[in-house]
Amino acid sequence: MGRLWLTPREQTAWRTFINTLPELNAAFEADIAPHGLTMGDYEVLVLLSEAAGTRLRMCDLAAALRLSPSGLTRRLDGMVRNGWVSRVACSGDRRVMYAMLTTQGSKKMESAAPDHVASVRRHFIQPLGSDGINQMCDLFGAVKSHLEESRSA
Amino acid sequence: MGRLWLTPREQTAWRTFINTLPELNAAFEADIAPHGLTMGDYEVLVLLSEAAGTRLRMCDLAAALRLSPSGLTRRLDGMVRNGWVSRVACSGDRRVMYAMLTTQGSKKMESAAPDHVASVRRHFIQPLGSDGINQMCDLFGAVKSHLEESRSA
DNA sequence: CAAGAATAGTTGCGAACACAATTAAGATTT
DNA sequence: AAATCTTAATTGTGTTCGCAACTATTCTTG
Repeated sequence: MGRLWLTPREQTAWRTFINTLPELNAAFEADIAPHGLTMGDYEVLVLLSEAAGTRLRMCDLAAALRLSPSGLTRRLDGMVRNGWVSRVACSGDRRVMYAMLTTQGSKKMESAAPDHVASVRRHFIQPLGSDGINQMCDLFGAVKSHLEESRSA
Repeated sequence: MGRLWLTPREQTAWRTFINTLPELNAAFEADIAPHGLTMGDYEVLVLLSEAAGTRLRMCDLAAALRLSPSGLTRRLDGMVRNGWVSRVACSGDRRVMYAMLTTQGSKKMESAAPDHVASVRRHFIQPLGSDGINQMCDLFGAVKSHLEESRSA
């Protein structure tokens, strides 16, 4: 249980996992880059497109992206310059700024999404196979809920 | 096969996976931070400690870390300042600089390693369970070899 | 309702890193 | 052996992002 080192099998699982992640990430970045997007930009577009009124408060968006407030401010700066997002003041609470998807941003998302989905299929879903999909749900579900328990403890 | 969207099951697998990663990463960073290390620093120490003569050529180290040459130069700058690593010229090839673990760096690694292993156990190995370990080997082995095939094609 | 606490967002600053250009040294070709 | 190509590392520059400080608003509490 509380062994000091990992067993060979555990080592393999761990090292395969952490060695694969950066390459997987690079593959997704490379596949979305032809659209002039980073994965970070794309995530913003997805979240806004799914939100009511295609807008989110900065603080909610930052939390969803796990980005610091200042990090989000600057990411949005770029996306506003590109015309994909606009800043909209909130009439009810004047501290709040909404990040809102523009028509251009919406079009950009719709043109990029099929390629991104194909990318996820090709690099992630297909290699797993249908059994692997189910296993992946269970495995990372377990890791995630364990993390959440740790945090609340 | 070449469907446009993901099935609900695939969505769950994918979203659980990408939502868990940043939190898992943050947990490892938080656990190593009390040693005054980032995970990046720790990876350097591990690679050097496993290398023959506790030293590696800059270019080999950069490749192993998937870091650009300049990125490694600057990461080592910090580690040299901290006394964990020293730069050693190579007599056989005077273009080459070795990054070499110092005694201090070796001690730092040995003091941090048990905590890091415990961290990996707690956040990754334990939640998976022993079946999960084997599944993880297979799943990421498949993803990784698929990525390698893509690259060579 | 006035004073302090909490919340939302931006800005200054610094750390980490990638890309391009540069320097230096080996390897190859003729 | 000279010219060229390749490899190794560093430095200049720009981007991205976090932390701390600041401003502006709203909420809370005596």
